[in-house]
Amino acid sequence: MELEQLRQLDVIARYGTLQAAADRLHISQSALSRSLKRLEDDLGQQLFDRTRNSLQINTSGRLALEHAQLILAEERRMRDDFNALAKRARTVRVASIAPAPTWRLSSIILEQHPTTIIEPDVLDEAEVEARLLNGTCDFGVTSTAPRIPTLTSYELMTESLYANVPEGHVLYNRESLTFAELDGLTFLVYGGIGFWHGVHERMLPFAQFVVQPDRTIFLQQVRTSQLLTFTTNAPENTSRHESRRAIPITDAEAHVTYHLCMRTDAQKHVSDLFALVRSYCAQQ
Amino acid sequence: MELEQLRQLDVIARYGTLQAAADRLHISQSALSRSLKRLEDDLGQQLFDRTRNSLQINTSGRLALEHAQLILAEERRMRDDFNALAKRARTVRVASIAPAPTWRLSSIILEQHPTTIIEPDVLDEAEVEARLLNGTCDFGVTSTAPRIPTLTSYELMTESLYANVPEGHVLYNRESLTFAELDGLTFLVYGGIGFWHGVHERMLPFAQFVVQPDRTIFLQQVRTSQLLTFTTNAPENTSRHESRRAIPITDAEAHVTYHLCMRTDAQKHVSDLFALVRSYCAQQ
DNA sequence: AGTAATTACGAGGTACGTAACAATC
DNA sequence: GATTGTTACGTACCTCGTAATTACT
Repeated sequence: MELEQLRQLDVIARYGTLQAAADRLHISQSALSRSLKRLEDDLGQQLFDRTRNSLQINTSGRLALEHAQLILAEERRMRDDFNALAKRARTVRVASIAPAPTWRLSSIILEQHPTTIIEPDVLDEAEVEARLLNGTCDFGVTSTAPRIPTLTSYELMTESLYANVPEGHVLYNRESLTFAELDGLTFLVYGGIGFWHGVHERMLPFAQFVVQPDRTIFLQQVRTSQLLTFTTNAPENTSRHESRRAIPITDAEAHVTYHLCMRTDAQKHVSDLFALVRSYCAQQ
Repeated sequence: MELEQLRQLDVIARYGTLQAAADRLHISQSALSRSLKRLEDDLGQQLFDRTRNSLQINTSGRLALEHAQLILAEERRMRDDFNALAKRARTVRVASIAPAPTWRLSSIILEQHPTTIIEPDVLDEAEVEARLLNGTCDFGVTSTAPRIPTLTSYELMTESLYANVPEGHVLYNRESLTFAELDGLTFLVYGGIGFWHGVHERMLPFAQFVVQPDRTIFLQQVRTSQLLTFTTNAPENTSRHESRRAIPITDAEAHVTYHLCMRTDAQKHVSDLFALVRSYCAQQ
């Protein structure tokens, strides 16, 4: 007895005739007839009553069908589990304190493994560490190397904040700026910038922030509005625009070094990616 | 994915090496190696971690194994059910008011269908009818044709009672006897004779009966003891013996006509046997 | 050396499709 | 006459076993 025969039994029972079932199964009617006969021989019972040109499921057939459906349902569950497992194996969950490192990770990983699914989450530093420890993410990105022995880390990249000044603005021609000079002004900011929100609030206590949570809309507004905004030196950051100048901010708080973190006991495909990204960074 | 692969997975997991599992499965190691690889390809996951010459089941493998065992357990239940069904199809349950008709049925049926299992039960007439009606037996044997439309019947055979008189007994040379002449004497009787017990008690109210429930022991005693006993003209009745004479009893109560009964809606294999026995009787 | 898994190659068996047949609607 | 299931026949594919290869103990 094989699963294929049980799948066929199920289809025959549902379609009523061998012809219809064979069409559905993409095999010839005769092949299906023989396959059914083999199943019946194997079970030692006719599963269908035959009149010269028709089949009618009988008591034995219904019994077989019941069992077959239990078995096929379990097979389905097995396949579902494995599909989930396969998807899980292709998915890298990243918890980061800012979006730029997740963009960097994506570009590096997808270059080598284009089918990988990257699931980024921007959270605060404590939550990033918590997710790493409880296994709900594969990679974490923090601003300082964690001192916990169960976590490994290295420096992933640095990011520097720039004021993104529209043409015609009074600050447009400056070569550099400080937070002190920017405080009290009004800024358009993207909502998903993670720890940078804290930097803004700490360093620009009197500034006004117009927060746009949608990245796409934010980028459109950068092009069209005259509000001051921020950008960074991350190459994946698309908030620069020809109508604006990105002016570096000189304060130490405008610079951050990101650390890529992983559990020491991570699964192989995760630690492989961890090493891949490290070797890529070392080249730069 | 096929059941054979799951059976193999189970054996590989239990035996630890392909070689041992292959020996157990009576296939070559290479065939098993390829079959396992096909399963892994189908599921999209390695089920075993490989070091060049060893297998070690991994997380995916254990997941697969869990499902496989559920499926194989259900397959086992299915086979058990069908084995029971097959046995049931080969079994004819007969409820009879006396043993002789069941012997006759056995000899007729087994001649044509030697693999048939005949399960006789000797009961009183009411119970025989009840079993027929509630489906707990396939054939019934009664002394009168039932008048119920859901039951069909025909005359199966007649049986006549004989006194089985030991050599030297005062009745040994008689050509015939009546119950009245036998009353008050002591008889050795087999316990499983059904309605004949009632005949004895009704027709021989003052006789003594030594009842032997075991047929084999009874037959031995017939040969060795000097007690009067009974026998009948049924050819399958082996209680005749050269040291005794079977003397006919002339009373009407010493003769019975058995009727073979079956449900009108009996299954095909039952009604086929019913017809077979009838045609056999008609020849005689 | 011995054991174990993978890979190459040739062979055999099995199940397939086509087609002819039989029977029913 | 159209549809349905069974049977016969030739073929193609698929899986098997043997044997060579590689690696680990």
